[in-house]
Amino acid sequence: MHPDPQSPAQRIVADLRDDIAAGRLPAGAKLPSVRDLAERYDVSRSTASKALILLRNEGLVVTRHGSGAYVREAYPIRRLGPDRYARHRWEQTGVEAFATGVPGSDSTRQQGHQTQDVSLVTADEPVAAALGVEVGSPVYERARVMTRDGIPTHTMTSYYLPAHVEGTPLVDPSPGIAGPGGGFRVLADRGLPPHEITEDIQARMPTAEETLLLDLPSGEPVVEVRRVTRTAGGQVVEYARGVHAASRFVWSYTYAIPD
Amino acid sequence: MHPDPQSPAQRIVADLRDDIAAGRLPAGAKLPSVRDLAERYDVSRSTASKALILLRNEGLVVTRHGSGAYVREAYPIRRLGPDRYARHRWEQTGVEAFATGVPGSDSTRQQGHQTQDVSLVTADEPVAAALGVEVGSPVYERARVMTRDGIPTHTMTSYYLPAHVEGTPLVDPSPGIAGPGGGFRVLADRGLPPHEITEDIQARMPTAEETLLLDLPSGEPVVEVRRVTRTAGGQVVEYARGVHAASRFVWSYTYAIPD
DNA sequence: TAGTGGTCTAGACCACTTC
DNA sequence: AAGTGGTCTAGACCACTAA
Repeated sequence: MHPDPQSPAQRIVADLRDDIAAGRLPAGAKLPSVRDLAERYDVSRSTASKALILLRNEGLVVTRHGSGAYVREAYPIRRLGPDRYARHRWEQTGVEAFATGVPGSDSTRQQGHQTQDVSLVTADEPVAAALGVEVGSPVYERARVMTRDGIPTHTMTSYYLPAHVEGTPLVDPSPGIAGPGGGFRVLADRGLPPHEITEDIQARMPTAEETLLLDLPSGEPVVEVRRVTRTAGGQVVEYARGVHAASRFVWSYTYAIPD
Repeated sequence: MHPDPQSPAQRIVADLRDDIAAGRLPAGAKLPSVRDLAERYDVSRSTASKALILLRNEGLVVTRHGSGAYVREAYPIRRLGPDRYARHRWEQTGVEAFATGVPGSDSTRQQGHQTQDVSLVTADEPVAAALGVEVGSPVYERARVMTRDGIPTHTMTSYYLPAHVEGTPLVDPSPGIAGPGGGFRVLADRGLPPHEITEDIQARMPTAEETLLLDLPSGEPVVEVRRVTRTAGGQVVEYARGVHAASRFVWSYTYAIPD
């Protein structure tokens, strides 16, 4: 595989990796320039540049074109557990329950925000299977991109049966409905209160599209979450797919050991 | 970022990606050689080679040095849910319960296997915090590498308090103890039956070490799982860390929506 | 404007696989 | 021996950033 146990590029990578691990290059610190490295290690600029690419692919370094390469900052990590779906977050009586995240309350806006895009689409295979309809059946798609401090963190796209949401504010996209939990609230109002959730979690590298949409640094994996929401009667009322920038989330589950 | 909306390398990547998505290049199919691509697209070999590297980093392609580049085969994906810890899998009366995975029963050996390495170490910060001891305290470490069909799939390293496992077969490493579930069984025998689990799940790119250990293809992320196991009384009896090749697993959790 | 990372070339050489 | 991917060089040029 390698001409040497330590090829020139690998030597640079190893050295810089050590510097980062030892704290000699703390988070945010600027790395030596490509031309610097090339001279120091007596290699071509291409080789020095490749070393940075390798570090970037490991997620240790981010490069800013025209500016330099920097040790990657650790983002605050959000912990996702069942609590984020808790009933008290969406089961409220007033219409004002939807006011969270609405334009106007600037404090909440700067923290987290989401776009929303509702349309009637035809069900693909996973959606059809989850909602129990034929492939190609019409379903409502509610696509959102969540941002935090102006930076996109994840997408979440929900699918509903038309019979469940037709005529509700969910499919009549007004700005007020965009608040988190709005979906569950609407289903509950329709007599279909969500009761049980199954989440499937899987990590992979992003598609080219996702890299653009989430503005992912090269070498950042994504976590795909697929969620099926059911009523107490076992009726499926929502299927959702989300794609999360991996470095910003940890999922946490607590459960009793089954028999 | 790009000299062109579509740089030469990106054009090759896009074309090959389309061929793969459309099934013109099915899983396992051999891609055109670097020299082929260079000639077809009228680019240098370096550029054609870079295109393959990009596809590899996306996880779409694997390269075999000296042989060629191939569309990556989809591995069978194992679904991990709470059931894998189910009581009936480890709560048995005979000592022969440990026989699973023991040398001799070849059918089970070829499916899945694990190495084991037990030693007394000093607790680092996360281990100490989880087990409720001081950093630097002695704890038993039980490190395993799991393989499937001869290919490593994940590591799992458990930590125990010496008072809980001293004198048990867990820390007297004999071949027979290596069966999965052996740890829970031993704790139960000691009067500390596991009852509740908290799992934290996070994805990231592998370290250089993990890439070697798990024989990861370039561009494959890993999922790190941290597990805390408690008795019905809330006493922590095990802390474990695992690193999984992301493409081989999906985690699945079902739970009632909390209030 | 000077310095930075990113891409590309044309060619050399190496390591590995396959026949 | 022929064909493959992998690495590297020396240099060119481009695009972006910051003073």
